[in-house]
Amino acid sequence: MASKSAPRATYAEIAKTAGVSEATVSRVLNGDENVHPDRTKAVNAAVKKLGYKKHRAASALASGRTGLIAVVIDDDLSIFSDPFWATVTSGISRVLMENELQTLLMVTPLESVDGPVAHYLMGGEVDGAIFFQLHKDALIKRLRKQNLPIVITGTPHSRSDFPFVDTDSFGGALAATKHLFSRGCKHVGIITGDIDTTAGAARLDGYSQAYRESGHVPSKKLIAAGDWSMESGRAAMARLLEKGEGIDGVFASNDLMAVGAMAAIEEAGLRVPEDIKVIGFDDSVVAQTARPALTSVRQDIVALGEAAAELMIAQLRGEEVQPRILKSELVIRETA
Amino acid sequence: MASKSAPRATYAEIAKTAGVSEATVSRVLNGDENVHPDRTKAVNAAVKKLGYKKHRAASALASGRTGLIAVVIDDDLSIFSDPFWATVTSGISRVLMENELQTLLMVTPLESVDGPVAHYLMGGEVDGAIFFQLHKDALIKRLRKQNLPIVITGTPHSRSDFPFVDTDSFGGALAATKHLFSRGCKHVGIITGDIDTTAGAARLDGYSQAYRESGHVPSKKLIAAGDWSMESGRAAMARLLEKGEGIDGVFASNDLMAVGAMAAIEEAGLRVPEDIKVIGFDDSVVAQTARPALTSVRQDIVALGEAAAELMIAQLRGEEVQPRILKSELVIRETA
DNA sequence: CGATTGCGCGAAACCGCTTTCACGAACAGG
DNA sequence: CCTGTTCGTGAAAGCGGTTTCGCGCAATCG
Repeated sequence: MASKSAPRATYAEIAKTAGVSEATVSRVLNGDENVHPDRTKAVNAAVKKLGYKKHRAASALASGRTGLIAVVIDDDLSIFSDPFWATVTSGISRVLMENELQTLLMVTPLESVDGPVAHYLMGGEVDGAIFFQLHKDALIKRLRKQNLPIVITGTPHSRSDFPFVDTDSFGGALAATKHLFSRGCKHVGIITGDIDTTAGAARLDGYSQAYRESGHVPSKKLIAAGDWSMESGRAAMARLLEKGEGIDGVFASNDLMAVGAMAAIEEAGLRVPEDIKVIGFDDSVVAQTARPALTSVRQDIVALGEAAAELMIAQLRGEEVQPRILKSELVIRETA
Repeated sequence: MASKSAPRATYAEIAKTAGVSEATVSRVLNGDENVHPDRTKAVNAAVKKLGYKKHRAASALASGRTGLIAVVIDDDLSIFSDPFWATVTSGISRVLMENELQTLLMVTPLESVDGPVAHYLMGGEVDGAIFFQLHKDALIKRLRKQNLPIVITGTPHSRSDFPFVDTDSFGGALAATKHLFSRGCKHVGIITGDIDTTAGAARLDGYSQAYRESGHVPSKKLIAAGDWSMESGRAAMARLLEKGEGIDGVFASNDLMAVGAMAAIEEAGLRVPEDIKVIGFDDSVVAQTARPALTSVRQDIVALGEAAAELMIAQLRGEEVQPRILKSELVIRETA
């Protein structure tokens, strides 16, 4: 129950000291063009003099616009082990703030997204919503039908026309795999992420494409499935080694699995990068702390968040928006 | 400009279908005791039947309570390398949501905290604010003077009476150092974090206390300063080794520096844990991915966030609150 | 048994901003 | 010189809850 000490200024006072009506004050403060310059100046002067700050709730009530953008994040995944979303969110928040919008954080288990969260989002409590991948497309469709501006961070599952932003997983995997070939690897394996996710599939596609473009012959024995976790990377690598295809390079679909793979390689008595070269994806802290330091595909995560926010703002302005795919970049360290 | 399709129910309709006045509807919905059970039932029935959901903006305007809690985070530090705050925030968000409060995320450079952010917070746009350590106490004092409920995550610099939540850095460092002694180490060093931070100082204190409690003799040569970064850990360890005190154990004030220290030890041709045992602090992903896996002091980070939220809620209820220090726990892996 | 107290409830004012509507002035066209 | 527009502006009606105020009635008191 914070009792305000400074009795906040209102339109009434501004109107009086500027010698205009409240309606005009509103027009000036909302950028209406059709106001005489003199009055505009008067209003602005009064605003400054009184240290006026618009009352959000009142504004929201009257206009129906809350100035709030929800960022919806699934809480059982990634969050606790991956700084990824935090970084994206910071990018989002910055851009939104610059545009006078606030970031409303909703960390929620996926199941309840359909319940309370959906209810909340559809209740007009926010002006738009930014989802982190993995959210059910069904809900998102419903929201769009309500005309709620939506942006998806990461590629949506279904090939719908949702506005989304994503890193170029395909291109990153392609570059990583090619790099391994160029370093002299003959038998390059891949440890995939969850293939049901778009990112997992795209990274596998990039790997395959690299094989196609090189003169090398791919073998199904060089493909092992992981689930993004370190442990799954270790297990997948162990399988790859067992198959005895003479593997001498491996692209892991994320850094965690790459680190797992490195552990498996060492356990098998082999050396990285002398015997087997390794490349990860994400360029997370883990890539930097690993020994030897992990070569990895970097995505500009902050930029991803900024792009998401920009797409949202464009929609708020009523513009048509296109999905945005951000370039990724290979960061070469010691493992390849 | 989302045009709502379902023309949201209002008090007017509820009042009509329940056969009471709007005032009574409000009373029921806000938990006023002095309403006849029959009417309460009638109102609740009407609410359910109409699928009513309170309009936040309207409620905020009339009551002065926004239902929004700001989480203020400094953006140049930690965020990009440490999942720590993300995890805390998820804990905060969950608890707040359960209490019908929303999390407003403000990621901002420290300097601008005094400007726009302060302005925003003092403008009554939020019901309370949770800060992540490192924020200037001056601002926070001003906010408290305004009666804005505040919680600090991490220990505040000055010894004021701010409500805060923190992990028991002292106890964790104490336990870690003692553990090293119990493993047979005779000369245990410490790599400190930034000593100007409360956490950095407390961890050093814990280390010193362990020395005092054991029969061992401390030496200033066993203390090396770091700044929380991996590189600083590596450099500090190198210095420690040079001094030739026969160091055989080291407590690093966070995991990143511990990993750096391990690298330095290896570079010196020594082995972990055979020659030198290492313990970190935080139990982050890095501790798990390191090889050998890093023994570390775990803080329950989600719990930290939950505690912060609970402290906030208590204040909102007008209760007096005490700082909360959460126990830490030693997770023993391979390095000690 | 009249006077007092307390409880449950509705009427209505109000929170601060937005937006519609209509009006007067300035201007263009005939 | 008289209509038809256009443009800038103010009055006022909301937006959807919350809260104060006072009324009627039943319980309590002297």
